[in-house]
Amino acid sequence: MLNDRKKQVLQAVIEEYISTAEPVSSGTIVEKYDLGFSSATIRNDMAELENMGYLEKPHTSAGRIPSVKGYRFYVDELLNDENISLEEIQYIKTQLETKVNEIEDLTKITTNTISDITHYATVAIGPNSTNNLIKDIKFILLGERMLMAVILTENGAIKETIIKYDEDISQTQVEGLNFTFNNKLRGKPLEKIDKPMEEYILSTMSDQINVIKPIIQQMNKAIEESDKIYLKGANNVFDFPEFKKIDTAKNFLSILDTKEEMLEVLNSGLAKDINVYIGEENEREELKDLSIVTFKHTVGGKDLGTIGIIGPKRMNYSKVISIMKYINKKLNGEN
Amino acid sequence: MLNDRKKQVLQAVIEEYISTAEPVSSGTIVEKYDLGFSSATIRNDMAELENMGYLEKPHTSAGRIPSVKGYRFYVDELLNDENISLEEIQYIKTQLETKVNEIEDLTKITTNTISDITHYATVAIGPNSTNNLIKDIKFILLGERMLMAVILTENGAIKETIIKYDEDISQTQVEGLNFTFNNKLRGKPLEKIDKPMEEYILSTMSDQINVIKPIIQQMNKAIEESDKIYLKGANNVFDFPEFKKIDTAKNFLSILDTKEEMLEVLNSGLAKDINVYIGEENEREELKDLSIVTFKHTVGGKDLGTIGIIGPKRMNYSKVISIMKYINKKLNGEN
DNA sequence: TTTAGCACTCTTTTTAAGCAACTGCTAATA
DNA sequence: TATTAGCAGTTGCTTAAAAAGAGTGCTAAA
Repeated sequence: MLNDRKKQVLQAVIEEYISTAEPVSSGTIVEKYDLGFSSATIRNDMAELENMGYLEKPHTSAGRIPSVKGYRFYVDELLNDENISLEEIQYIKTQLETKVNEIEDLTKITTNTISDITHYATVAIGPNSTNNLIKDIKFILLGERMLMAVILTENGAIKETIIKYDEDISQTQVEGLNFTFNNKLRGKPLEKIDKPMEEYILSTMSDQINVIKPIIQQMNKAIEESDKIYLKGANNVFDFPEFKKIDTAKNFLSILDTKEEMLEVLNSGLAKDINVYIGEENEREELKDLSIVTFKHTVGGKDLGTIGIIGPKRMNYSKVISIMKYINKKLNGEN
Repeated sequence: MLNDRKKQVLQAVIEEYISTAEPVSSGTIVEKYDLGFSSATIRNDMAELENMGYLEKPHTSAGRIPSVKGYRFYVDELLNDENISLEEIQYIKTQLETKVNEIEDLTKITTNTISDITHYATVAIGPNSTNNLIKDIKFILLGERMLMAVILTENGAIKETIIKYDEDISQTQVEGLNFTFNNKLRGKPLEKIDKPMEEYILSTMSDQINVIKPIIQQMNKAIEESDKIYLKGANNVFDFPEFKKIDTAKNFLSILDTKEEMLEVLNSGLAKDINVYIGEENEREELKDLSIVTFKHTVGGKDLGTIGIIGPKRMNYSKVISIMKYINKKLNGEN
């Protein structure tokens, strides 16, 4: 379909545009990319690439910018996924070697690392609750009138919450709670305790309604917080010229603020480890001018959730994907 | 010093400027504020107020804007601190009645409420560690190789952290830890465990170095997180015309991102409950164009930390201070 | 097939002119 | 003496017009 030179021209235009954010002219290509042809030839190729839908022209006297189709071809066919410097490799290594006791810290570190290197806004969410089974629930008396509930999951996540009472709780009661809750919930997905389940638990310990009601309430609150999103590097938008108009920046930041939106986007990923959504490929209207790369990260087969990078369509796909691939390798102990 | 009419004019100019962000002309004062004098008279007063340093002129053909001295006089002498609507009172009441089990939730709710009503960026930090004494430390086995440490403070704060081991921990060891750590740290301020204290603890349980070292490390990490700042409403900057230039907005958001800066500002408050820093009254260069109102909040004499509101110099001091005063009353059970 | 060259198009920058917003002052008024 | 009407003078803002700049597309030649 595209001959070699056209591919080269397309690649050059895209990479130049990614780095400058300015429409690319035939002259620029000749100057900066050593293709060995004159600007007139490049011009002809660019005109054809435009006809074929890979490039666009903001107006007659401007250069070309890539279309979504252009970016897509670039990502699928032209992309070099080893675009990562020695310093960056070293930095990632150091970061990932930090010792973590809580699995969520690992997600935060990974997210921070990606954002630090790419400068794009990076969001993380925990694993889908159906992939995250309850392994153990522990109730602990912190005082006579204060209880702590700790939920451990198979994936290694730990949720804890505090419940306060107006009357004393006995150690015997606590043991009853430990038994009942584990009995009912162990092995189940980490999801909110629904009404039927609540009734079921209450029926077992019907003399303890006053103790159990607040527990369920607080546990649900803690579980709900599990799908809190973690966000890093949002303010870096200001580094990108496409966000130099205050409304664009505002809009971008407000998208990141809407948890539901982000959850949906991150969870909608296909089975692949890495998914790329370019501009209008995103279903949501608000994301039409942005690109998103998502990355499901796992350690030893355990789902740790999804990390997403959000930036301008002119995102440095090559670097972003290289880094994700490298981190994935590192997380799974390869060298 | 200032006669009544000049005070009225000053107040009118400041309040008009606070609500419009536009330089205020003598004509506007006559139109909107019923002072009973002609624009020429107002003009004369404004000229004198300018000579005295209370007002400034961006240029000849513009109206006047308040100077720092003007705002200061307004805050100290002219301010009405009951500028709060019935709806707002109702909203605050509802919010503050939410049942909280963890004291930090109360701080978050308070911070959110203030930000929701004022639309200014609002930050919160926990109490100064010297005001926050350790009441109890509990170690809990979560599995054979996982320990949870919970620190309770007199103020009602709860910090918990996880420690993982490569070998089994026995219940006997846990009891030893409970005894030793409480023995050494109970009643002490919630501060990082320093080297001498670490040595001291280790000397008591010299056979358990491998168990204790990671505990201290993790506890210090948890304690360090205590002075994490909580931030709400930062993106509301975009609502204020003074931040319509992208650089101003960027600068503002990056100030909020620097934890150290915020800590210093919030902790530097005087003994008063409410402190107001207007523009150049702030020591830090980056804050010269902003105003900050800090609010030390306590419940029943217990220090819960400091909340700060950050916005343009043209902040609605009246509303901000009214709200803080009202919340303070509510938190302490007055009606 | 490739290229030099140039007319043409469209945007951006610059310049100038006219307009609008206020003030400060003068002289009149209560 | 305090207040006010009226108007000249300043300054920034808006609009219009002109000039400059950046690239393309096409033609004709190599």
